Amino acid sequence: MSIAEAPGLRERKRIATRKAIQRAVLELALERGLERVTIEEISRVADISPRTFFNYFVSKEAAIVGDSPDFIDGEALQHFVDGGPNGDLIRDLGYLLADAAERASEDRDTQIMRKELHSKYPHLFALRMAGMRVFEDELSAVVARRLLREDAAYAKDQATLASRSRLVTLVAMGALRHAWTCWADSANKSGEPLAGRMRDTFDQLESVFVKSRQS
Amino acid sequence: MSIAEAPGLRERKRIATRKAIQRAVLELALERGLERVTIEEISRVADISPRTFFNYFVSKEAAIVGDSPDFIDGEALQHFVDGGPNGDLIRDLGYLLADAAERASEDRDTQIMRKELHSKYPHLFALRMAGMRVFEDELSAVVARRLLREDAAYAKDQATLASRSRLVTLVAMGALRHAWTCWADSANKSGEPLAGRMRDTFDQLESVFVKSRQS
DNA sequence: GTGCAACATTGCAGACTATGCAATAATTGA
DNA sequence: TCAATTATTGCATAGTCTGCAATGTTGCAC
Repeated sequence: MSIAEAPGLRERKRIATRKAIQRAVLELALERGLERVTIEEISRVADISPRTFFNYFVSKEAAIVGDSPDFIDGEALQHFVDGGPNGDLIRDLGYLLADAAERASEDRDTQIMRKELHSKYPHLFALRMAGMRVFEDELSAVVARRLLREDAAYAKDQATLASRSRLVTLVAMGALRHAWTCWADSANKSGEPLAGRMRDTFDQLESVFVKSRQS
Repeated sequence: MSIAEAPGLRERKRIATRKAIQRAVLELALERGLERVTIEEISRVADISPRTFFNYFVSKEAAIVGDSPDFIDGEALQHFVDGGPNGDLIRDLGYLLADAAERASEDRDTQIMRKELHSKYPHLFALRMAGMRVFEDELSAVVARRLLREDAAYAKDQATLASRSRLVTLVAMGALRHAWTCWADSANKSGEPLAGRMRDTFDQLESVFVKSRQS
């Protein structure tokens, strides 16, 4: 929306190259194991020079883990800021994330290959989380907007607002990890939707917190 | 306790070398920036051969981020499993972690240098989180023990128990991240204790979850 | 469509990382 | 003291990653 209507040749080529590299590295890594894949091979398969590889990714691993999600916008975001689908902060945040996950679709194959590699090499998974830092910051800002809506008193204390938003965000990221691992561990019936898992996880989250108090 | 009463010369040397390397890399990285430090220099300062460096750490970064915490045991653990200090699952878990943080003391300097580097190079911080995987698994097992105590019905459904434990653990790790960043961002009055921050964070956590429901 | 500015790709050189292997040295325990 | 075990080291080698300068492509104004 906010960006280019017509991407233009240059941009289209760039995206194509990026995808070609990602495909290449995923296929090779699945076929013969991550450590037995070299940049040279990847480049050969993706039909670029080794030097070009590094114009796109800083490492093999970076090419595998995939890009961090785009910034969330649109009406789901506004809905969240205005008091979310359920009126429960964390859960609403989870639903917002699930929503974003549904939207951000890649090739089904790419997604599945990635998933496979993630459960085979857990450190990749960790790397992926590591790469979400900027996304986390964006999310944190969104949470801050909602908190401010819920309680205008936060306006007087920016530090507390920031801290609180970040706490909520990081807890949500923890839940997100849970959803991911559940999804990755689940039998590979191709259909299994990630977004559904996410909603499940965030629903459970509520009961985890409430339960101990009741008993 | 369970391990060696008297470490023996070999073991003591090993630990000394390990610390020497960590000191060396921390000092050098602070002094001239992470990317301008080579293994060769580190080895020179730590007084070992470059080859030996790799017998201790797989990379510069690994030497910087420090070891992941030892397994938690002792009476605090038992107390947690039996219904924890407050009777609130997540909060109790936080207190358990804070407890462990208090115990696991390193040189004050080392700790401060690490902290400095962590805020200077956020990807190191992420790396540290990534290195906590096995610790997370241990923690998850501990949480499972407590859940089973609270509700014996879990015994019938190991899958749910495992999933639930993992969810709680990952959420707690999120909160832990929050505590860490607060601590790292705080002005460097040397005294500021990490454990205190952790307890703060986990106390807030409760209100985050409850608040939205009340309003 | 010509031409120029902006950007992308490539090859090459060079520094650094990382691992296997075999020789050497230190520690352990009997 | 001796043999077993474990640690350190140097060397060789494969691979990663970056800067730079040359060459190719695309975008855009005219």
